[in-house]
Amino acid sequence: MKVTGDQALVKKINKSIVLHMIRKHSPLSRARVSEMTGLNKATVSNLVAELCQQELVIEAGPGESSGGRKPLILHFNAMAGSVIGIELRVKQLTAVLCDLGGNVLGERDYTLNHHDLPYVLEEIHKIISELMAAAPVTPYGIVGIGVGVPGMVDENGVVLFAPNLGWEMVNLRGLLESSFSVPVTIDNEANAGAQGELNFGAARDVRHLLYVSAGSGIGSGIIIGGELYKGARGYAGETGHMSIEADGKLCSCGSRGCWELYASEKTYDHADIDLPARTTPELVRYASQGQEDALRHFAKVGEYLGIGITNLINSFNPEVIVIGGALSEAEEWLGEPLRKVVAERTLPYHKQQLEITFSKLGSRGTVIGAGFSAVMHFLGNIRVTL
Amino acid sequence: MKVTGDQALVKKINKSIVLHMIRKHSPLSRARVSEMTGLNKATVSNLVAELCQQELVIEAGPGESSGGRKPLILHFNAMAGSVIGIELRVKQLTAVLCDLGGNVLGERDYTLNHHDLPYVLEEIHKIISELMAAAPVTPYGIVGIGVGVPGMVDENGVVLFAPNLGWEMVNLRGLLESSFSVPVTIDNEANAGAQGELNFGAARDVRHLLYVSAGSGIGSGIIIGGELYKGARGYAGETGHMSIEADGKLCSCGSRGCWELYASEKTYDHADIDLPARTTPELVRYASQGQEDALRHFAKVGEYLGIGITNLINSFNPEVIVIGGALSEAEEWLGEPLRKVVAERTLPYHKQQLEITFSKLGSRGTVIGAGFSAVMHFLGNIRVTL
DNA sequence: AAAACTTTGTTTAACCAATATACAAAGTCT
DNA sequence: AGACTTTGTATATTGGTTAAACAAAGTTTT
Repeated sequence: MKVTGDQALVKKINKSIVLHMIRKHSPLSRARVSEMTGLNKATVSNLVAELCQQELVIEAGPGESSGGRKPLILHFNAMAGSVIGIELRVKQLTAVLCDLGGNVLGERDYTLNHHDLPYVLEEIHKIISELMAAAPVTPYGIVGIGVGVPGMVDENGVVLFAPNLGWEMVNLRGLLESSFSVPVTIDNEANAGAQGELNFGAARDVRHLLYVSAGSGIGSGIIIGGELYKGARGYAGETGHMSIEADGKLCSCGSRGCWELYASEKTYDHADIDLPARTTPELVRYASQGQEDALRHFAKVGEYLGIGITNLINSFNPEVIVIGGALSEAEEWLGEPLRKVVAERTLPYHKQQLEITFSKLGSRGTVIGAGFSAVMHFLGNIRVTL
Repeated sequence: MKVTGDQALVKKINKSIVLHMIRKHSPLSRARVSEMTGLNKATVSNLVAELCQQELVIEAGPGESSGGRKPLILHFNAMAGSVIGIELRVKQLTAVLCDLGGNVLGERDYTLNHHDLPYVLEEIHKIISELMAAAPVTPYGIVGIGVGVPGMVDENGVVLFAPNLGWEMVNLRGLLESSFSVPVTIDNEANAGAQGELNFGAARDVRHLLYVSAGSGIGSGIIIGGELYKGARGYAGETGHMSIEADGKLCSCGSRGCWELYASEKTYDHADIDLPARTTPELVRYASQGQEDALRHFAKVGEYLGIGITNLINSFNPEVIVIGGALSEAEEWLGEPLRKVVAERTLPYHKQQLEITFSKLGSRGTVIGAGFSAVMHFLGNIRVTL
């Protein structure tokens, strides 16, 4: 959004800078904040005083002196409020209660039997209510709910299309906000996962991150310059339907040779391949026992993951690639073929500073990331671009 | 870049808002600017006074009254300075002299015999010097030089890799700036083209644009929210090396099945196809005479263009797609197969508001866009994001 | 044609946030 | 004990936006 400038804006900008500096780098003294931000000491003092009054920052007594007066240590008050992060999956509904620092305070897990909107909504209501009841008493209480959804989401929190749920044009944010009277953020599942790994997982403070969520389909979360890149209308990263075989298998989307037909759990559905099981956890068990078919299949999936990832590298050139989603459990067998294909297919230039890792937060990355979206919505984040 | 806020910043922001409002929507009165920006009338008056003194805005006498005092009409002063836009192609060097409004004041065209850096630099020097000599006398003179290059460019104007020129790590900006003592902007050729079409061509003021430049290779310029999306380090859009056939033809980049092997002028290089000629202009001539091989080949290229474009639609979902580059001359024969493939392969959801057109500026889109980059660099464009 | 109303643009005073500077407080080092 | 350092606060200044009043120059109504 484009805004005009006045003094209130200046204050907002600087307060936001100070708050997030403390949030990310605490413990910190006022003097250090002044140095790091470039803001005047007096300005920092004023803003910190306000943040303390708002209970977003707390003073934790004196720290170590380095040859002068002892600094007063400031902390971000992660317990000023809490958020609920939710991940909606095909067969499962997971939710966590987090503080503002992303620390998990409580967790719930439901099984979903089908995807009728009223039923799913009821389950979401239940899981939220339970966690709300379990929330600690804090100055701000529950400050937001963040939901990660397997599908395209627009900037208004409307689920435009979620093929695996059979949803179309569901105003999820509206529905939940009117029920709970709390700000709700809806994110694509891959975007939520990317935020989780960026802030609390395998890719902390990386500037340019590509998070590939491989599960029942494939979606990507793209972080550019430390910020989530949502694209035109909030749904960049629908990479599962990138065609990697122009005349390949027919996909439900109408196209042919879509990436996710070759590199996701969708590969299990073909009747013509030999597999000892048709779910990732089971296949992982077989693979760890050395079962040939499972090993071969994971190797193949790894290669195809590498082909799609190469395409994305050519478009986005990230510093780090994190692979998440259900298939990340098979890291042991996917990793090598994947890296090999990427090494073969990318320009030498790309190889220099490219790290490919698997999710560190595992299945919790998405819920935590979804919750973090709600945290950021509560705290705000205003920036100036030259 | 992240900056802290103070009053100087506020002024910069507001002045930038006022300037670009007048640039885009003149003629305009101070009162209208105040309404449209939300800034106070006094603020607008002050800023306009400064802009007039800087000769970036000129007062053009009274306009029509609508029941009160006549407004004083303001114009953006496109003749406050001029820029040089350059396009570097494999066999050609094109340059234009533009005013700040993108109006072409002069034009030059050189043929390039090879791509040795010293030689090309010398030719660039010559073409710039000629146009500089032809520049009209303006308050600011030549305020910048913008160059469009067929390759990856980083944020410092270094050409990282330009396969068709055989260049690697060429600090083009540094070289030109030290010669001419004028700010130089270096852009990928597709990004320059996208800017040209966005501001002066087929996609004026579109919010989300995908510009596909199909010539000796393929590159894409991506406009998100009205602004060029440069990606992580300035080279998003290297889409020519997106693999659309996992086990397809071997590409010079090391990968297989790269899009540009199937949908650019590179297709002419295969000895095993029957073609009456091996350059686009010649093939266009044959096609217009109904030559079978030429027609068949363009149809095939159109289909493959459609396949890659579908992949990009799935990732970026633009409102408008503009196809530029040398191959856009073959619009007549590419258009139908391309649109057909896209219609078949995209989700129904995408088809609603998607327009596919060919470049309106033709070969001049890129030079004009490159020049426009220099204009924007001169005028500045500061924004606040919430 | 005079009076009333409208619209445009400027002037004035008030406000407010950041800043430089001085200063107070609380430590370390010699 | 005295000199120096570092932290954090108080004070006066600066400079930009703003609301409100005002001046200027129209049109519309009576």
